[in-house]
Amino acid sequence: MPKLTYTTHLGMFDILPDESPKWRALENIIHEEAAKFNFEEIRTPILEQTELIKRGVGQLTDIVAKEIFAFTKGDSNYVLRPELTAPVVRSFVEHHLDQRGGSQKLYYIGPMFRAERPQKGRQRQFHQFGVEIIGSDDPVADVECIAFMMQIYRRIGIKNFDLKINSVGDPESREKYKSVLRDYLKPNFEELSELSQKRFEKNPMRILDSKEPEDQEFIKNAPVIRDYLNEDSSNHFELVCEYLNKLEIDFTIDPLLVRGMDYYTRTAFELTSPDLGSQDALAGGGRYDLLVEEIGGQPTPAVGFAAGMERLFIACEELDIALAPPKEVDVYIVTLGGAARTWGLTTLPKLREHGISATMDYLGRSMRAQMKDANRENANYTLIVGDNELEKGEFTLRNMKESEEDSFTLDGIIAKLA
RNA sequence: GAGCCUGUAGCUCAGUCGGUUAGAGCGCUAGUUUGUGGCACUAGAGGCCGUGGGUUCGAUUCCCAUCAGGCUCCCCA
Repeated sequence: MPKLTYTTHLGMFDILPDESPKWRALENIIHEEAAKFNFEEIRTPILEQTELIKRGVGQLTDIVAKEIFAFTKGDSNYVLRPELTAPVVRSFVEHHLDQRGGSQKLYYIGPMFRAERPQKGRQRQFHQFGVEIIGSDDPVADVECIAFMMQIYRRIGIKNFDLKINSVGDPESREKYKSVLRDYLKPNFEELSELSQKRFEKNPMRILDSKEPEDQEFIKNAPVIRDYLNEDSSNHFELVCEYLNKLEIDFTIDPLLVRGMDYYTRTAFELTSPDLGSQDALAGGGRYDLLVEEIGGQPTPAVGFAAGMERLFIACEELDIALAPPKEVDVYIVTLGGAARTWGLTTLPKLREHGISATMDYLGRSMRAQMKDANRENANYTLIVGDNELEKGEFTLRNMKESEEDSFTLDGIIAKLA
């Protein structure tokens, strides 16, 4: 390969013209479905204060410990956002969105950045869409959030997935459970994996998430958090499950589901797909009732999820789902000679004015080459203009799909195609 | 941070058991039709065979290093 001087950074990708239609198609679906759910879009800066992410996501998480892109400029510490829950909550607090009344039903689409080793389904710049419902502790909010997530995949036609849910409890339940879990693991502490040993004190629940073979035996028989939930959290979880059943959303309760961010409380859920390979999470989320206060707002319950767009595309490819139709243009004006070329250039806006997409050759090519180009551009019609047509005021309109052509005045063509 | 794998035309890949001008398919340009696309045929453009060093009379081919990329672990979307 001839050496390129400038390339994208590792794990970062251009979305090229052949790819961009499917991105737009997905974005359109998200916007449309969000509108049906009455979610409102929020857009926040790519850069946030480093401290926000550290506080919001958690100092001990892998994301903060080793995956953030951060730099200092002047007196400010900047970080490329690794996720959007903390920034959205920051915005909610900063702009007093609670004053709009009710609960805020927000959604977002955009790029995130994590400094990980890239692999299939994992890039350094990647894209998520997601929802944050801030201001409600009702299980209805949890379930609407999940329902929205599922609706996106249902509409696209991805059906082959597994929705897992769990409750990670409220602080009171969790402290109780953590000590039970430590007591359970303690006799075998030395046999746990190195990583699990590190997590034992500060975050023993993450041990449940371990994939280390030596941990599995202990995880299998570990006490289950559901048995230690207090009444409120237990009722909350029961209701979430009940509502999901009522909505006929299939799920499995996974007592080992523990999510990576520190801010989760009560409901946690994850959508995985067997079509993705190693990085199999399509989307994940949960409730974070303490985060708003942590970031400096009034105590405010909230729930949300984030979904990976690249991973959704991988699943689409595996399932042969085309999100966007092939490109096409209504009219390609083929010109012969200088007068015709000028006519073509001035006719383009007249067609476009009537909502007809139109283009022509920019390279002064032969008619044959223009026809080939029209074919490549997937033109529905070619409008062929030479001296004959200019004289008569009637132009040849060729239907490229049917391979038939006829003569029309320009008004006739516009009437036919508009 | 660790493991495995790969670097030959725009893309996907052959190939040289080390030896004069490095190949295919697709794509691109043009022609066969100086007013007509998709099919076909013909021609053309496009590669210091990732980079540096070593072995050798000779390296794209062997060895070492380096850079880049991919997959996997970890973790997450």
